Amino acid sequence: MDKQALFYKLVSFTSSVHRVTHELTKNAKSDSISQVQYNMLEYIAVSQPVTPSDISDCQGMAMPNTSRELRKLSEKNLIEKIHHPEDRRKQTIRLSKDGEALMNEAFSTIESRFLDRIQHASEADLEEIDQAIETLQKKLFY
Amino acid sequence: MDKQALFYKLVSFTSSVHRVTHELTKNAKSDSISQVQYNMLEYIAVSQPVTPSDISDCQGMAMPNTSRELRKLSEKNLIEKIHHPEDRRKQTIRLSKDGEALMNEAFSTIESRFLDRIQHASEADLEEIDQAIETLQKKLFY
DNA sequence: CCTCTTATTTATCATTTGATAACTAAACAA
DNA sequence: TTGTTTAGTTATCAAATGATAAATAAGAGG
Repeated sequence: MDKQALFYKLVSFTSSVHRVTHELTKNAKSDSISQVQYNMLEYIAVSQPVTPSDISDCQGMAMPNTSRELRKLSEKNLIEKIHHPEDRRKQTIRLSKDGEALMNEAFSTIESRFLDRIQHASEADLEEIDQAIETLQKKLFY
Repeated sequence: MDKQALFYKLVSFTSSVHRVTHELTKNAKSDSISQVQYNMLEYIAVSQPVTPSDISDCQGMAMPNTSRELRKLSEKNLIEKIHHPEDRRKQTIRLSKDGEALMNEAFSTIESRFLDRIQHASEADLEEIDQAIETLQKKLFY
């Protein structure tokens, strides 16, 4: 297998993934939050409970900026900060009811666009897509 | 096939793709250009020749902002603007020599990180990855 | 020619994002 | 106790990004 050819295929593929993700998600998020705030909420939604440090690491943001954006999200009542009982320096971040609602709304918009996109796919196509995702997730995007 | 389950798989998958892409590309770009400028150059590199409108559409930026960033790239001698001979409103954007060099450098950094990532993959794994990319590109991320 | 549309630019502004230094408070270790 | 490390905050600043209005300039269709 020509690894360099595979690399170019990957570049083109990731660019497609980014483009399609953008099409599926554009305007799906509420106007009341910024893109970075949405990314944080998505990460929290999928991985909660998390700490500010987790968010900082995974989203590649500096702690002071993470802290500032968490404060804004908290002021908008989208997340809750809970002090860790054993180590009171640490915090646990969770979506609030409002935060859950906001993310559910966004996800359902994105999901319906996704369903549009695969509406012409046959059952066999869907199986193939499912398998391909599984393979790449395991062997390349781990 | 449960389409909702497939959707959740997709969400998790795209998030992995974004994370890994970020790992592969972080600090690969020259410090002399911004992230948006890098994205534009990458798109130009892969799709050239393109017009400012193409860039605007594909990168989801408003035309005035595209125009501004193209001017900056042009001032840095990374791209060339050529007026279309038939319709002189239109322009053709290409990477300049310097632009090619800058992108080749970035790509080679990214490629070597990619090779690291797949160094333990067997020949069969690579074939599988290749096939999976092909499938998804054709059936989902078109 | 005149009007309309298309492609791009210029100018301006608000907001977001990223970076850094200095700080608080709690745990931890000697 | 004292000094050190860890987790997070506050304040501040510069730069990047995004949005909008208004202009230019060339093609297209009557």
